[in-house]
Amino acid sequence: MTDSAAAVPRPDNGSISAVTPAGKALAHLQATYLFEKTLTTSDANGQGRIVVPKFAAREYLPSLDITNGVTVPCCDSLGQKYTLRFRYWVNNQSRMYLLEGTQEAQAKYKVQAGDSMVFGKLPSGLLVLCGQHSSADRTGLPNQKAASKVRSAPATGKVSGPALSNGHPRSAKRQSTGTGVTQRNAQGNTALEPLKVQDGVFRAIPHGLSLAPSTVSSLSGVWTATLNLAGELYVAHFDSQEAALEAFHAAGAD
DNA sequence: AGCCATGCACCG
DNA sequence: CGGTGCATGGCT
Repeated sequence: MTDSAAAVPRPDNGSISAVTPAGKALAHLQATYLFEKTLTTSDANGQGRIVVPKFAAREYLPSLDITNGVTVPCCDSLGQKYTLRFRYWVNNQSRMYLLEGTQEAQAKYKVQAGDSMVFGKLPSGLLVLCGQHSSADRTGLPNQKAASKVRSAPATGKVSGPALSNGHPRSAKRQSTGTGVTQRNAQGNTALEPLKVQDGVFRAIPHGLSLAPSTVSSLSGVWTATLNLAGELYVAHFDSQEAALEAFHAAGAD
């Protein structure tokens, strides 16, 4: 077993697996796990260009018609916003997808070749990313080949059967073609379609970070109130700051 | 055959 | 000289 295998034919659940730090961070934000890309040397060479595996690109990112690409609003697990650019290159008879403008995030999480970037989707539909430091594999040195040695993350491939339309039943093996992607998806809700979840209902976050403070913040027009009540985390989304604050205070936070 | 990492040419 | 986009080669 090389490793996990995104091809595990066993549908468990469609939600986030909060087994990794990144997973927990995403869970805290009530984000849906999208996919994870293990950074290659090319991805981490400082240019901020990350090659996005075709499957992930077509499945989770906006459809692209023009090579110029589109800008994709994004934030990291700590709330910082980024404006990424999703585009493609014509390659052979196909396309090669890239996500540009990730250098800042890479630097922030201090990820390098061999580490990975986990992508998720907030309830609002906003793309969220989180750096995932690979465990101390490269004892020796982060040489180029370091990345080649690293396998994809053990993100417990839980695939909820139906979502894999375009089917990409390959497991992540080698780094070359196998790519370091791990993908899984909640049943129907694919891509970045703006889900309307600003219902103002506080939901408990099972694996919420205990260190998360009670806050009210906004991301792309969606206001989020996070409550840390005696260690239990609750999150609710609103359309306006007013609504968020009102509920926030009504819930006893300050 | 398809996919992707990366080298590299070209353009600013 | 650095960045962008392309073309090639390695691998599955």
